[in-house]
Amino acid sequence: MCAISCHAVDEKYTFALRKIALIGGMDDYVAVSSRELGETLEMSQQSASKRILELLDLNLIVRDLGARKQRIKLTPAGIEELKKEYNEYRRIFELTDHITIHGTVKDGMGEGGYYICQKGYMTQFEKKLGFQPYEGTLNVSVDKEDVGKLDVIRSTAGIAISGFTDDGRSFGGVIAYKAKIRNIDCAVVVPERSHYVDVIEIICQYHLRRTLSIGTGDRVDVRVNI
Amino acid sequence: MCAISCHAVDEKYTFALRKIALIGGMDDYVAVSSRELGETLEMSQQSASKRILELLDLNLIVRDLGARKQRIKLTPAGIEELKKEYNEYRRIFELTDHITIHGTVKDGMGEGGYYICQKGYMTQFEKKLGFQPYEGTLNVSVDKEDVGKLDVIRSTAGIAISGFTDDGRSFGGVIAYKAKIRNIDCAVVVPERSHYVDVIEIICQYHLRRTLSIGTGDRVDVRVNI
DNA sequence: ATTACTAGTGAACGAGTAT
DNA sequence: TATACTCGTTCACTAGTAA
Repeated sequence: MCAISCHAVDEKYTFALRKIALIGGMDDYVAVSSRELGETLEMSQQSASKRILELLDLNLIVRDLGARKQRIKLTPAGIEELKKEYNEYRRIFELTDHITIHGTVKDGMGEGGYYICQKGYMTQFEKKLGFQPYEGTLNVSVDKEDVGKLDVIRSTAGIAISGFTDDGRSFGGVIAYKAKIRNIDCAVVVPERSHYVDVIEIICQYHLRRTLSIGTGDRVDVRVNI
Repeated sequence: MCAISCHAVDEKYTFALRKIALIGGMDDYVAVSSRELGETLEMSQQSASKRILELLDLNLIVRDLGARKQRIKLTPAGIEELKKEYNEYRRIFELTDHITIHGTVKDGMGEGGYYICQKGYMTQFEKKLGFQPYEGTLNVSVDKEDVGKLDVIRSTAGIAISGFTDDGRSFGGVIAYKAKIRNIDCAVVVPERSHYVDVIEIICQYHLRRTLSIGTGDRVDVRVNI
């Protein structure tokens, strides 16, 4: 889960990171003096200066110390820390018992579809999901704004489908999340590994395209239970 | 904006509130000993006990100090503090330059429609929005899960439309946010005062129901610029 | 078991100042 | 102007312990 350090970053650091992000330090370098940062953090110039040095030391920000004013920017690690807190808030405020993913039906059965239809997976789906899946997945391209919701879903337990080896070929574990599309029971399946995908694969007892009369390019709302 | 205190609540308190919310302290009382809380907050039992007393003193939580174990719950003020931070994160992660509000077309022209069509507003709309609005608003009932996005939109500047007095009757200021529905320019208008609504009113140069062939109950995505 | 008081310690902070 | 060092104070934390 965490390559270098497993300890959570102290709250005072994420607080500073958040304020830096709010003034634009996520996308690019932002010019901010230690005095200005001190004002937003409600502390002295000296303490803000120290905080910047600490954040640099923790590799949470990088700095371009110019002649007049320093410019700082969050590192990927710094952004990751903020994302963790953001996801905690999403779990607090967004999650009743489901998350709705908005997206568009995507072409054909992707690469994933081939894997998912392996017998080693299918028998587990039937046992753990309570329905025998139609052989084939519906691929939904997730709206850009909803891609972050996948992180939140992934942070919940889900239904573990074990990996297996068949004919000398190894298939990794996947996680299934029970879901509904237009009130029809289905499940979103994601590989145990792999991150940052914007396409989800959905399995269902029925042939979803036929049953719901949907085709490539149509918009769908996937209601995922959590 | 803030009735009692205008100072931001210290980070260490929102940190504790967040962790309490995560173990279920938002909806109802949750049983948690000071030792357990200390573990989640990464501090001693004694410090956690003190933190609880401080949060009680700040009216951010309430407690039911039973014989065996205390049970604590966030107060509305405590939830409000968390919401502030949540909205900061939304501004960081969700906002590129727009927010999409999902909703359903609602019946008729609500009460608000009458106000909005006053000449005192209409002339300002024309000048500040760049189009002469059709006389009438489209009411959209916002999906429950998207109601929070309205807070985020409200936290941005928008286009201020001043209040006025006409025929002895006073009309309050409203704020307009430029938006698009299916690529047609429009604007979401909200009263300067008032909070927690789940219906938004949309003005547009055209009669939206006719132009887009939409009617009551149809789903629409409103893309609001921020 | 709990919760929470008191006392002692160390870290975080700001003022002054060097660069 | 900047940033950032040293140093003295304060205050938040923990340990021990009472209730």
